[in-house]
Amino acid sequence: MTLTDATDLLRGAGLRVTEPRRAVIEALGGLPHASADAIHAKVAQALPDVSLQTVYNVLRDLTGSGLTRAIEPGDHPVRYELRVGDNHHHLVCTRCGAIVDVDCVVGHAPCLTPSESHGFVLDEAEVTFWGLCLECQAAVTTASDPVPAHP
Amino acid sequence: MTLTDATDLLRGAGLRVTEPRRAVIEALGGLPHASADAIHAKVAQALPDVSLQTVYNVLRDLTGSGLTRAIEPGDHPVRYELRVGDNHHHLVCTRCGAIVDVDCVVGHAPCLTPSESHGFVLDEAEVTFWGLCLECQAAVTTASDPVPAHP
DNA sequence: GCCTTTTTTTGAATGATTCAAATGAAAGTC
DNA sequence: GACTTTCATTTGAATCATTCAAAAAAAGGC
Repeated sequence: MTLTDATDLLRGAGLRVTEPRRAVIEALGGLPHASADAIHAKVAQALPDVSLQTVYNVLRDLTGSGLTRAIEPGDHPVRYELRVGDNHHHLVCTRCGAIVDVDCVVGHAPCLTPSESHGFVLDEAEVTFWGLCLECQAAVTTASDPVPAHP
Repeated sequence: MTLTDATDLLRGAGLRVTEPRRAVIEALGGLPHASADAIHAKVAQALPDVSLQTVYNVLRDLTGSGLTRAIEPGDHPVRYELRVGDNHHHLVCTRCGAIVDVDCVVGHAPCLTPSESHGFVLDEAEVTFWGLCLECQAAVTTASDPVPAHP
């Protein structure tokens, strides 16, 4: 994810090109499935004055334009990912909130359609596999361990 | 959902039988996909002294025992449903949070398995169809309407 | 009925996310 | 390149679903 890529993405979406926005996009390039807080920390390495509020604003705008996608891992903070060539799903750890991509089971979009739409106008089918990641499996068998941070 | 049913469910799960717990189960019988707040309101009709905190406690216990299931409709409050014969999915309105059941696309559990588990021990595959319900379609076309309450 | 364990209550705290007003920067125009 | 308008960012505070904690009350086994 180079500077030019981020700029082009923003231009293509009709969004103004600003340093914080480019920085957030670049951060997501290196941190797939990052929370607003994690993105803020990453962005702060290059731009220490960018506020967490700005990161929230940027993520709202990027998501509204379809450049990023929000993932809600249960009761953990929302995670964001660059919406690259779609059609993948997520493995989510119910304990620590870690997220891993998995290829689409079917292989083409839309990979699923409901048997009845009940009048809904649908725009996405989301498949989430809930489970326990390797780290948390180990932690659960051991006596009560703290929940690990997820990178 | 009769009193006896609720009692049996609790006994079967090894949970103590209390008025608030029976009331929550009965409320869920009449209100599928209800939020803690909505359940509290329903329960209060019969038992006005049951606190919202108690409803949260009960829902935590019921969900922990597998009697109910939590659904997280994006940025809306968590909804709960009685876990009846499984294998159905959800249509969720991104605007108002309304939830409708849809039959499983595949028809038998587990209806999906990921192509790779990445070491995760999985316990559930969740399929969510995101869209706009009938009411919200109408509201969006009309000039900015308030978000409707969902029953 | 008594005793222990589990629930409920009450009241306050938490924390991710959002709102609002004021300042600052981007992009189009002359 | 400066001007103007529009949009983004900052700062600080507010929201609200959900959880924590301590004390009082009820459930179930003996």
